[in-house]
Amino acid sequence: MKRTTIVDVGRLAGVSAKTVSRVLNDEPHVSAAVKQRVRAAADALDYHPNVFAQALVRRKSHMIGLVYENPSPSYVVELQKGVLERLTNERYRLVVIPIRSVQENAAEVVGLLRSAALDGVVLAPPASDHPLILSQLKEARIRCARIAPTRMIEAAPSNLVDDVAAAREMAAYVIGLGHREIAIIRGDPTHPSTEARMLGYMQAFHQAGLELRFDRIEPGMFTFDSGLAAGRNILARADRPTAILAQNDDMAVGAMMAAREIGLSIPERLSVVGFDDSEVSRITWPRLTTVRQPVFEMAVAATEMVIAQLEDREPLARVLHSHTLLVRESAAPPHA
Amino acid sequence: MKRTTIVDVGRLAGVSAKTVSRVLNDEPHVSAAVKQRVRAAADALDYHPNVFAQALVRRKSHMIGLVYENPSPSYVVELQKGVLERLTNERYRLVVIPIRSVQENAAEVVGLLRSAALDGVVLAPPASDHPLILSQLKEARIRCARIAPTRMIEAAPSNLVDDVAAAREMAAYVIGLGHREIAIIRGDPTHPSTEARMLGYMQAFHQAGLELRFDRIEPGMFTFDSGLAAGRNILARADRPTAILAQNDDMAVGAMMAAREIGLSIPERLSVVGFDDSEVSRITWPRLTTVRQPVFEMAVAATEMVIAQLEDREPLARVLHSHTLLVRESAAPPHA
DNA sequence: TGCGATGGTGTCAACGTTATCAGAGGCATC
DNA sequence: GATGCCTCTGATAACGTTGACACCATCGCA
Repeated sequence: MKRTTIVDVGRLAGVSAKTVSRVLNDEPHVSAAVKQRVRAAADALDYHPNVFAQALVRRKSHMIGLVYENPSPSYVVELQKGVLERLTNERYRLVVIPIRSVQENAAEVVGLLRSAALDGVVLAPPASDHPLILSQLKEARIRCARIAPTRMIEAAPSNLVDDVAAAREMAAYVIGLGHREIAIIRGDPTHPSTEARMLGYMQAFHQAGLELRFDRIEPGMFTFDSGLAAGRNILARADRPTAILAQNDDMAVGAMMAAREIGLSIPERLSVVGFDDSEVSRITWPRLTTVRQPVFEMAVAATEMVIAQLEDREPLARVLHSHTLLVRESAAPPHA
Repeated sequence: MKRTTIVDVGRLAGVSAKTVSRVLNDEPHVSAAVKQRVRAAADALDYHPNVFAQALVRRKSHMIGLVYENPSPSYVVELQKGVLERLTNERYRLVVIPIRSVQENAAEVVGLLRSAALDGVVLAPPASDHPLILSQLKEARIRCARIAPTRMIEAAPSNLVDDVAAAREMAAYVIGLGHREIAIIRGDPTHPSTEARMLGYMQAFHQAGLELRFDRIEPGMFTFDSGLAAGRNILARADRPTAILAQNDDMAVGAMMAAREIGLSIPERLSVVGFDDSEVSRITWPRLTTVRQPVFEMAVAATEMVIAQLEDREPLARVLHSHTLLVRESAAPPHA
């Protein structure tokens, strides 16, 4: 019933436990003959090191957490894929840490991470922007890297996107198509990019000399359902707009559904555009015009930043990731 | 630089380390006064127990793995949600273990799980059906529960669905609408349900006295892209079918896209149905007629089975989850 | 009054690994 | 041939917690 330990392997190979340890960890100063004997013994006994004992003495768990809230599934999947991509062929493992509401539970988040014994964490919005979480992480000496923060950029390694510019370009594109009556679906108000994207839209409106009507701004939560609800509200009004700017793709797809429900064809009678280039934007019909946010690449880069810190390399302090306007088929000039 | 340990807390509270341990683990036989003193001391020192030391001596890591391949993102998200649902307010944490190809790497999978120091794992298809993985898990004494296995049901706690019946009902429904020219998009051949669903389709064809033409069966991989490609192949043929049975939703949505590309309207000119009731099926237009597989519930139940074993309760040996035919708008009688 | 049961507390060893140090022997250098 | 510096190996002490056990005081009950 006892597990086979490093001592057993040593006994079989006729060497000390420490020597076995050296062989198994590829440390130098072991003769080739001993190396071979030890490996053979380890194989014979089907030995697997006890990671807790290792972690205890090395003070390293080889686990990296991904902290996110619960916005759109497609965003989360993209993040996870990125982290896992960087983690392939590494000893590190991914632990997912979904937080119900960062806003409400900020004080407990780091305690949770601490008790999960993570070496490092990748913080997705809105956790990436929370001062309390950042300071407590530093205090607990948990390494971190941030995705799309908007404030206190210097506080920790950050992967930045220019949300404002991206939103401005998107709005300018829609305005350039000839739309004047434009509605907006906002994202989760606790997420920092919601305001940033809003600002970008406003700048484009301003540059075009257009008025931004506050009664054309609908709240949303970055989810399909919230987009559907917002879309229904927008389209139910007498002065129906000719275009909808949604602050992410899931909500845009929801708005498209709302249009379909009342038989409004897209893009002929209504233009809808999104944000993020998440998977859903490619599988809807018409395919969604959106802004590509390199979420996958940011997750890869953030993971790299965490690993760098864990291996005592200097991580990049910040990386600016560039966005791309992806013109597909969901937006067109307004119907005459 | 030293971490605060349980001994420090004891010193401050004027009790032994063991007593601190007792208080912190809510063990009986501690006086109220001591309890309070210890808690105060722990708070004052901002003490957090070292989970590795705990895991080492208790031989328990409180980590549960979710093993899946890489089929459709929506399926994976649903699984994760289910596991996390059951894990809320538990000490256990979720570690995601994506496997590139279970088929090719089966021999290494358990080694990976073992070195991840998991207490238990939830096995999603196709890992849930792999004899080698099951036997090695047993050998390594890692508890597990299976989702939608098809073979060796007795080998480990299983969450079952009747794939054959579900597929049969779906095909019967489509045939009942009047379709006679029906194409099929198969799933990943290494997944057990692919054959099961195929069998169900065949039974329905047989019962209706219809011939199943092998040249109407296209291979797929459970992904959107494979569905798109299969759809294009199917629709490019001279004797175009009037309906497509896809073995999951992602592929069905891909097939819908293929139809759109050549201006074929759904469901008027082509009926498309899916499988799984994953999120995508609800956000496409028209909404996809599909069979609801209770993936979320199965993940919850499987996680419960794992936890039960870890807490020395007897887990349910198997649970049969029921499917539901969800008639939505993507299928209709064939055009006259 | 005596005796077992129970409550509260402490001591010590164990969990399985690696860090640290010590030491043996070989080899080149002065 | 002494000196120093490598290469290889082993003994021992951590790492921080909990399990097993011992101990004393108190209590209920015959």
